[in-house]
Amino acid sequence: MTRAEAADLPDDSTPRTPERLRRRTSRLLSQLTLRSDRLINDGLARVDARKWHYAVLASLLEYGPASQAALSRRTGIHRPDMVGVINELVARDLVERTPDPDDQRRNLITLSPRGRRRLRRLDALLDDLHDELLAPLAPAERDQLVELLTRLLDHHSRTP
Amino acid sequence: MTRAEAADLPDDSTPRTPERLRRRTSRLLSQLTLRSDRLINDGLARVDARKWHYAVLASLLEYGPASQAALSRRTGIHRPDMVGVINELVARDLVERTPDPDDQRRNLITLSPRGRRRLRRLDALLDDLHDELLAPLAPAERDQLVELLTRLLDHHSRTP
DNA sequence: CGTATAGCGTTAGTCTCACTAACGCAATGG
DNA sequence: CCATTGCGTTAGTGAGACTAACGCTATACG
Repeated sequence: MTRAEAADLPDDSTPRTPERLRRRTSRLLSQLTLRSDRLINDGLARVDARKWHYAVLASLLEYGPASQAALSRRTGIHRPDMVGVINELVARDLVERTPDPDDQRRNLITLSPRGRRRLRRLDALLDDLHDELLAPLAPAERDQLVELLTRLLDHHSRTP
Repeated sequence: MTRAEAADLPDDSTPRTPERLRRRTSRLLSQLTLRSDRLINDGLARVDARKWHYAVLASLLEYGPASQAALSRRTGIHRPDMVGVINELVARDLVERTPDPDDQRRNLITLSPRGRRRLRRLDALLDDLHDELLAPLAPAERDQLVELLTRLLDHHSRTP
């Protein structure tokens, strides 16, 4: 009840987000993802990489050479966008693009030795960046978050 | 070891995402947010609303009439984009835009009775949509998710 | 066999978002 | 009184997800 004058002004210096908004999971997700994406993209940009590079390189290491369409399906990158991503990777000598002898419609994308080294580098960098992203959480909490998010994503991927 | 022929083909019919990718929190976040945003936006679009409408209406109900700049700060909507949002709300009679008598630079945005009803409607709709979004999670897990996300968002909002 | 269907890589273009720059104007503080 | 700051507004940028359509090739089917 004291300081009535100050109470007149809405607390605009610290413009609190309405509770309704703060609590909505969808908003938490999009706000946090905005910051997460920025963190990851900036970090990768500093070493002339993009997250799509990582996705493709990881996919190639784990499953071996593949067509652009298969990579597209595995990474979630759309087929039209994959063209540009592969171009960038080829330009950096991280990947080779050769016609598939067994199917002339396809290009076979192969991981180069340099690409393999690059992937290791990016993995280390991403570990650091995620440490920064998840800084406020204890290890067990990080696992829990991953588990919850995975369950949700799986659910909404099965039934689009 | 049986069915050696089938083993030759990479399992392309179910194009598994590489483990490295699946585990990365940043990827889980952006993939899930993509789906979450789609769910929410589509749901709101069906009643001719957008999530910014909700944010502004909620902010007005909770803190009373405010300038566009204040609303911008509270909701996270950028000032240039706020102009259009208010225009849409005015066009739908959910909000009134009047010059602030105390400060001629400002417009005072006021919630209309119709806007108040609209907010209740949107709140109910969002409850349903979030039920769909969080379907695979038990109530306690939903709370836990909200708690973890809030901690992360707070951390990355304090220190941009 | 031959023809329809489907998959491939690619080009082009759309739409939505978050964001920046800069303007004319009004208020405030040294 | 003038410099600075804040306001609403217009315009425009850049990235990301996505669609349409094309020419080509492989496969399935009648």
